[in-house]
Amino acid sequence: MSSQYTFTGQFTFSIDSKNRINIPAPLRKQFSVKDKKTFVITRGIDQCAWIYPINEWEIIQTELKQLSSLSKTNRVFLRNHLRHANIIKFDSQGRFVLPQSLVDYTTIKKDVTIIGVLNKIEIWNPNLLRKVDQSDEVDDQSYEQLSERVNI
Amino acid sequence: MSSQYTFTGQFTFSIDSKNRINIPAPLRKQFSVKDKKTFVITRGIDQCAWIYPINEWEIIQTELKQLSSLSKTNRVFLRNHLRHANIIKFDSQGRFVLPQSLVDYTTIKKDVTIIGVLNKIEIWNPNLLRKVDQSDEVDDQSYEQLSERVNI
DNA sequence: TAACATAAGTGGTTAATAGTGGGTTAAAAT
DNA sequence: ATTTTAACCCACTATTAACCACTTATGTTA
Repeated sequence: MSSQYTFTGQFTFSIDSKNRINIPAPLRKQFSVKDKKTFVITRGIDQCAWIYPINEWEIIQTELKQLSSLSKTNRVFLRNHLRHANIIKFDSQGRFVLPQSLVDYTTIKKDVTIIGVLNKIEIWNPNLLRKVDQSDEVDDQSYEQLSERVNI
Repeated sequence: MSSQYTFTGQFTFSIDSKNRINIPAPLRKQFSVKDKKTFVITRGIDQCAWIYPINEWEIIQTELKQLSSLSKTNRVFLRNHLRHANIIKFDSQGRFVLPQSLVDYTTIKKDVTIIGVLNKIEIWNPNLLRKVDQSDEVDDQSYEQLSERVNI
């Protein structure tokens, strides 16, 4: 079964003196009643933070369990993906506290860019994202290959 | 299954001080009852905006969900496609608000050209479209290639 | 074809929501 | 016991969305 979440869009918000970040209303509205206010935040593979609604996270965990720890890649990935996973709630204003370890990892200072990517939400330092945009130009060949699989 | 939408025609409308654009009645009438008033607007490949009825977008989304974020190409592709996608409703007058990021991207000032292209609607700055019309003359060879796939 | 009726396009005002900032109290950690 | 952290509450401002109103175009009927 595929995800019930379809986060999209980009937003520029700010982090306050208490490390609180607001979740953009269009994204917040998608949190189901059951998962209300609860989600998991962890390190992204890129230098950003990933937010999953709690029941999405449970699906991810099921998939992660399939990975054998005999592979070094798997071990490293699992370790880094799980050790920084925090269960978080947002307050009555729709904000959450970004854990210090993720403030450091993402190098977020004042401004925050928030991007909806289907079943997860990415939290970026805007300056860093700009750099990534420039350097991560995916070569045409990769896109050509993708185009054979995705028809948009 | 092919699309239920067959948007056609060109219209010249205007954007108002609140960045509202009217959807031409002939196009608006095609929005089904279920999708009433809801659609997705995003960056086109050219310097225009693309509008998809929400259920057209869901077809695209289903394909995007197949892509694993463990692949870097996929991550960049997903992020860059989804970050500019806005879920939008039009008001009781049949207008919608063009997000600021797309106002910038399309360089739309006052006049707006709206074109129906089968399953999507394109939103252009008329001046820009004129330039593209002149420079984008498709060479004969490309048409030859197309002819192998499309029978018109 | 003239008059009327209806729909379409445009403009503005008001009410509701969203984003941000800060303070107070309760819980937790040192 | 003291300091730090986290939850909760209140408040202000800016933005957005809902509502109302007017003008122009289109179409219909006498």
